[in-house]
Amino acid sequence: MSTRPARRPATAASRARATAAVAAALPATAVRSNLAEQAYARLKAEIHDFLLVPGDRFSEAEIGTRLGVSRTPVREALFRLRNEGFLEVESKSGWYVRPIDFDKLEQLYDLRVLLELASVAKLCTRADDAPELDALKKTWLLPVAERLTDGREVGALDEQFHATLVRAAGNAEIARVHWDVTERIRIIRRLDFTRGDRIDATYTEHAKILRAVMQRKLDQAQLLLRSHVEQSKSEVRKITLAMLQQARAQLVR
Amino acid sequence: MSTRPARRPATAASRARATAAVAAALPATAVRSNLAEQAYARLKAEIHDFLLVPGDRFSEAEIGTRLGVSRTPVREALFRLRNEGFLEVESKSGWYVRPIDFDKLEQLYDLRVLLELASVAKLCTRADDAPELDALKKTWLLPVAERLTDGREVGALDEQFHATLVRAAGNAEIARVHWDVTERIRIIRRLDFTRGDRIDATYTEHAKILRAVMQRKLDQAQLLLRSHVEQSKSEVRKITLAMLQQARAQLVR
DNA sequence: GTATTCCATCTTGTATACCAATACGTGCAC
DNA sequence: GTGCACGTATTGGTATACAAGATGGAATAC
Repeated sequence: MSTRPARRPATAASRARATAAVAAALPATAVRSNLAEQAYARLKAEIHDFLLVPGDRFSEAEIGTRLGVSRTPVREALFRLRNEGFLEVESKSGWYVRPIDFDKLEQLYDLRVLLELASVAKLCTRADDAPELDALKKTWLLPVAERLTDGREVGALDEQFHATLVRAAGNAEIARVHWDVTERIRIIRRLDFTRGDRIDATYTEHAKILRAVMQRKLDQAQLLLRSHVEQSKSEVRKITLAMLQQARAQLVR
Repeated sequence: MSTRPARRPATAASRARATAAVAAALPATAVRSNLAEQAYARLKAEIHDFLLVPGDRFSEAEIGTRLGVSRTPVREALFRLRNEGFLEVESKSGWYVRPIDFDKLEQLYDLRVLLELASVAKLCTRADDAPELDALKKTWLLPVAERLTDGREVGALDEQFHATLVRAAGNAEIARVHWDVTERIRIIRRLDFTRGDRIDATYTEHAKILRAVMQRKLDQAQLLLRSHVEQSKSEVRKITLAMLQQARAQLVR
């Protein structure tokens, strides 16, 4: 089996969708005065939003026209996304979005668990609560009535919950690596927040973990955290399988 | 205190040294037909060899002339090195080698310990020895008389020892992160192999760790590994302190 | 002597044009 | 259907140009 994805050019429709969505998201990223940086952020967002789907092929000129910039900043953005594992280039042929590698995702989940367990261990040996945890308490220790229900919002908060736990443990390099992992699993992790019961579960599990950490119950906190992430991992696997079948169906049609 | 390093342009002497050393090292890296890739490898080697020292400032054109390529591949290499934390750019002003951040290095060492301990744990739960360990046995379980003594060689072997342990544990993503850490601490880790007694210690400690893993003595293996790396960490700290004072003395002179 | 201002120069960020090498699709011959 | 030739698209790299802004030093003011 070739590693080369099937030729599937981005459709005019997907391109239109992409342009519209990016225009809406632009104000948030446009603060940086750097065209390459903007192109990078926009392309990454398009990948995470499935506007650029794995296997899509495109050329540098195409992206340049669509984003309204020249090849120079586009190439810079593309190379960066390639180094981060999102894109791949074939010389003299073109660029494409890397296919989802489920083995790699599982390994990233395991790395994530490792980093988060170590962080919790660090937090549980502290005398006082890390100040970073205050924001988490406000977000996750809420009456059920005040919980958010929008999957997208809760998904972003979920990322922040785990990233904050790691950051609070005090090792900035571990936090950086953990954030890289977060960005690389985001594309499928988001699918986990399309179901209401998973959102509820996220709230109750985060609350339990937080309380265990606050009470310095290390073993319990680690057990809860591990099963929380493993659950997400296996849920994601199921959802992604369905997604794959759907994608295949569309191709066959 | 400003984060901006003092202006210290690369001297003509250091540039000459760099060019010569790189020419010698070129055959190893020139296999890749990509100018940007070559530039990247050469610049990274120069940084690791202290031919480009932290604080050195330079321009894209300067590098291009020195390496004999145009700005395009140079910029690609520089941006990649920036993303990896080796360089920094100031708009309209120039590039410089990032100063050594000792706190960050200590955090990287802690991350390294974390990853290696987890890998050893994985290895100790396997029934059979991972095949990757065979090469390690050949290299480290040697009669004293057959040991290598060149610090540079042993340093490279040391990197391989730890990287192989992690790779053998089977998680390629963890191995990738661990290798990134290796590359980022290389600049000071090398200083640890300038002393004969540290080279000897490396041999005996690696042998002990390897034997513990082969006998599935997890606790012992982890204890040995942790103290081995921590030793390296503290040794490096001492050596680097001396190095700093020397660098400061040169500045004051 | 010291502080300030001004100006020439340098550097990045970006655009543009151009070229070589090559991958690819298409149509044609068979 | 199969193989082949050819035109086209695409990356990788070079060169050039220019705007905006940083820098450093000279000239000036005090």
